[in-house]
Amino acid sequence: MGRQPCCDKLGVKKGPWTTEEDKKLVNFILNNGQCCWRAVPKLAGLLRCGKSCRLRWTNYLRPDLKRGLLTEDEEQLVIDLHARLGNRWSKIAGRLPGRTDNEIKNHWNTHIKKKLIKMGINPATHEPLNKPQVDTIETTTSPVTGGQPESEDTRAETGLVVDTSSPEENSSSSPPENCTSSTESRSTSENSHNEDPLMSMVWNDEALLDSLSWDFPVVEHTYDNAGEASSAVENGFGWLFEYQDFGVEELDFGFDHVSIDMDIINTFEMGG
DNA sequence: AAACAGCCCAACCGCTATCGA
DNA sequence: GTCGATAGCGGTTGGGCTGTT
Repeated sequence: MGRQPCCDKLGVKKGPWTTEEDKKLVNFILNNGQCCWRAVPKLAGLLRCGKSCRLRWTNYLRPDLKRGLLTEDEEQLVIDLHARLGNRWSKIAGRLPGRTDNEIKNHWNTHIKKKLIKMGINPATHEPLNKPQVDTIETTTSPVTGGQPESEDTRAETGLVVDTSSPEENSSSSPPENCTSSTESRSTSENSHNEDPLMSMVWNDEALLDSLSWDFPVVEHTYDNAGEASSAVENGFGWLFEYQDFGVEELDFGFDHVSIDMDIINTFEMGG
């Protein structure tokens, strides 16, 4: 039997989005909020399926998105989180404000994976590539293979050892000081996360800790609604300026309007 | 300058989780 | 408890871009 694909209807457009479509979608969501995605295309006057609209919004049009390459800090954070969470990109993305799961996934597959391989690390297991495969049981339960995330205990047992002193790597990508092995960053993260704002945010994240059932003290988010809002506005203006391509002035929101709509956006971000 | 190869990323596909009737 | 609808997630793909020969 199976469910009907959502995009197989006649007249439903696929492929790259046009600026006109973007404009319609942004307009609609800023004015009406994210309601049921299935209804969005119809209400917004788009010949797209709701799924496509949601993807376009979350991956490209959201005002709080950061654009551009991941910073080295962010990259290191992704590596660290991947070691813990596996290919759960949405969870990882949740720890990097302004980044999408798709973006991180792409970055992982195109940059980080190669980087790790070059460093002699298996990107799937975060273990040295030359390590004999005696731990089959562990690998079969690794996050990458669809199993549960490795527990901290398991991680500690596997004891990742990564040679980051490779001159090749150092010359090619100039890793920052904190670009140490996953093991190192993990083993020291409890001490060092106070220094790294990104790591600090991650380590302080209640949800992450809950999901992993780690035995760490639970601290509240280091960024609150106001932080979110300011970040959204910060990035929001840049984002708005990007819309000059199709004439931001044509949109139904001006900056005054945006200041109101940012509340809506923040509500979205808070899951409202 | 043209051809080719590799890279990058937006978008799609299919599956699972969740929720309500 | 079951079933269908919907949202969300992760894997994959295709086309444009960039670098190399």
